[in-house]
Amino acid sequence: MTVTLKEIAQTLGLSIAAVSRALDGHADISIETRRRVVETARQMGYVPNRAARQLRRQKADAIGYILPVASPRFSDPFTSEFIAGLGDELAGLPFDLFISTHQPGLPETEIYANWAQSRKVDGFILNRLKENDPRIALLNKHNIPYASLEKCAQSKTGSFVQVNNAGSVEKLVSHLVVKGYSKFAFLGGPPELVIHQARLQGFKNGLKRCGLDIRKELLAATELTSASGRQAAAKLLSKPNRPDAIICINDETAFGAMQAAKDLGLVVGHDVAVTGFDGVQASAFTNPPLTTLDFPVYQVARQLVQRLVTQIQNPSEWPDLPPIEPAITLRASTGD
Amino acid sequence: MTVTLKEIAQTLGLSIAAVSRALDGHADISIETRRRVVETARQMGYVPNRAARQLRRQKADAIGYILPVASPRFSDPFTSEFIAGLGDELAGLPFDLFISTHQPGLPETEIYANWAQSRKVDGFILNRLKENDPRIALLNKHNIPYASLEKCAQSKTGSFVQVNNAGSVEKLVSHLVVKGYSKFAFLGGPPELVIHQARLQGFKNGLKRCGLDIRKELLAATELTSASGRQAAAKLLSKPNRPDAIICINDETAFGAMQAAKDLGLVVGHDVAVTGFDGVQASAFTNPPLTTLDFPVYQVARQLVQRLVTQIQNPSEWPDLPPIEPAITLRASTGD
DNA sequence: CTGAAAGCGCTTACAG
DNA sequence: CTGAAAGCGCTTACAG
Repeated sequence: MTVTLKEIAQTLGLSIAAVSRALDGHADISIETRRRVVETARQMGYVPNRAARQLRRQKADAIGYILPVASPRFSDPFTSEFIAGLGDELAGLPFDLFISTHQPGLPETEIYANWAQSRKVDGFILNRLKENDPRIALLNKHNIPYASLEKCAQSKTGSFVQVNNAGSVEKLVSHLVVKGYSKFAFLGGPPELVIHQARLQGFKNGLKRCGLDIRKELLAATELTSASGRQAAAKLLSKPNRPDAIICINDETAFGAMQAAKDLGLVVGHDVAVTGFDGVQASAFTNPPLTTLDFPVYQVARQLVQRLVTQIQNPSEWPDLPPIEPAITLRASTGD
Repeated sequence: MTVTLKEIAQTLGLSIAAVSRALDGHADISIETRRRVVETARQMGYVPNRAARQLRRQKADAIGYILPVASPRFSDPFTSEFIAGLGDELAGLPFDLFISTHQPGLPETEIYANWAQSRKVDGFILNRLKENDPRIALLNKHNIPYASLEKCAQSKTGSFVQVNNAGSVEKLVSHLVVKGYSKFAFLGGPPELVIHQARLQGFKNGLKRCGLDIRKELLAATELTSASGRQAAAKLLSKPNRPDAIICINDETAFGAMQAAKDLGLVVGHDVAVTGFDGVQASAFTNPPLTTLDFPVYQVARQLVQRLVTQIQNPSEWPDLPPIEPAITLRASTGD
C-alpha cells in the first residue's frame, strides 16, 4: 500500500523534486502543476515516509517524556493526568510523543543521552527535578531543548513552569492552625527532590509564622506512593503525643495516610487532619474527601508542551512565567 | 554531540560497512576488530540514528495505540491501566510506542492509514471494537499486524485476547437474584460496541435463567463515562417501580450510577445495588466499594503487546487463547 | 576478513 | 517553472 513520491512523479510524468516542492507549497511551482500533484497525492493516499523525512531534515518532530525514577507508576493519578495533558496538546501539533519508563539498573541520564543521540526526539519534558539534577546537567551540556515542571539550580538552557510550593503550603498550615490544629507532621518524599525541599520549607515557614515549634520526630519520608505514605503515617500516628495534622507532599501519600489513620481507628477530619498536594481528580472522591493544594496538572502539562515546541522551533525566546498559585481546596479531611 | 558510524570508522581507520557489521555482531569480522569497534563505539557514546536505520531496514520498530472514539479520556482509570501495561511491556523490548487520540472531524480509520503509510509503526493495538469495525477492515485489507482486546466478526489477520463478557455478567446477575434483587436495569454503552452487545447478552441470559422478565424501559445507554452514567442512572431511578439493581457496562459508569443514587437519597448496597466491570483500582476505594467483574487490564495490555510483537517479527503463528474469566469481586455496593 | 557501492525516500541547493 | 544531483546515516549483497 505504500505510496512514494516516485510513484506520484511517474504517474504525472514529473520529477520527484517537483512533486516534493509542489506538495510543500513552494512558490516556484506553477499553480496548475501544484493542483494536479496535490490532487493525485490525495487520491493515491500519499503520506510522506517519516523516517526519510527525518533523516533528510535532521529533526525528529517528536518529543520525549521519561517517567522519572521517583514516579511510582504509569497509572498513578498524577502521572495519568500529566500524560493526558501532554498527549492532548500534542494531538494538535505536528509532533509525536515518546514515553518510556526509566530502566532499572541504568543511570537515569542514560536514556536521555540515548534518545538524543539516536535523534529520536528533539527535546524533553521533565518533572520531579532533583536539586542537582544530572538530567538537567546533561541537557544543558549538549544544548538539548527541554521544558520542566519545577526548576532547579542549574536550569539554564531550558524552559520551565513553576508552582508556588512553599507559599501555598505555608498558607495551608496557617489555615489549620487557625482551625485549632497544633501538632503538625510532614510526610515528605525523597529529600533531594525540589518539590520536597520547597514544600517542607513552606511547612516550616508556616509553623514558624504561627509561633509553633518544629518537632523533628514528626518529619517523615515516603516514596511518593500511597503504600509508603500509609507506612510512614502509621509510624507517626503511633508515637506518644501523636500529631493531629499531617501535611503530605502529594495526594498519593495523603491517600495512604488516611488509610493509616483508619487502620488505627482514628477518624480523619476529626481525630487527625490530612492534606495533600496536586488536586488529582480522585482527591474529591475519597472518604472523606481530601483537602489539597490544587494546581492544574493537566493544563500545566499542556503548557509545558507548548513551551518546548516553541523552543524547538525557535530557539530564542521563552519568557519566564510567574509561578502558578495552587488553590487551597478545603474538604472534610481537615474538618472543613 | 552526534556520533555516526563514519566517525567511528575514521577513528579506527576502517570502512563504515565493517564498523556496522562489527557492531551488529556479524561472524565475518575478526574478533579483534569487533572488540576495538565495540569499545570505541561505547567510548564515543554511539547510538545508531533511528531514522536512518528505519529507512534502510524498512521497519519502524514501533507500535501504535490510538485512543478509540468511544474512550472518554486519556486519564480515565481503565485507559491509564491499559496504557501502563503497554508502556511497561514495551520498556523491555526494542520497540517504541506511539500513542495518540482520535482527531475529531476525521474518519476514525484515517489515522491508522496515515501511520501505516508513513511507516511510523509496524502494527497496532486496538480495543473497544465495534461489531463491524472499519479499523479492522482496513488493517485486514492492507495486511497490517494488530492485536486487539475483544474480537469482532471480521477479525482475521490479527491476534486478539478475549474476555468472557457474557458469561461473567450472567453469573453476576444470578448471584444478585439469589441475594434477593429482582428489578434489574442495565446501563450499557454505545450499542455497536462488542463489549456492549456481549455484556447485554449476558444480562439477558442471566435474567432468563432466573425466570425474570427483561423490562425494556430499564435498558439505558451511556457514553462509558461517569457523567453519562450518572445521568442515565438518575432517569432509571426516577421511574415508577424503580430498579433495585443496576448492572453497569463498566466501572466508570458505575461510579456515575452510585452518585446518581446518592443524589436521590438512596443508599447504595441497601436501597439499590450497583455493579461495574473491569476492576479498575479505584473500584476498591469508592464509597461504598464497588462490586465488579475484575479482569487484569494491566496484564492483558502486556499480553497484547507480546502478541503483536511476536506477530510482527514472525508473521505465522499466534494461537488463539481461551477467553479470560473475570473474577466476581463482591463488595458493599451490592450489600456483600 | 574487509571495502566499495547501491539504495531506503526524502529535501534542497544548483542549473537551465 | 522544472529537472538532475547530492546526501542525510544506515545496511547489505557483492567483490576481492
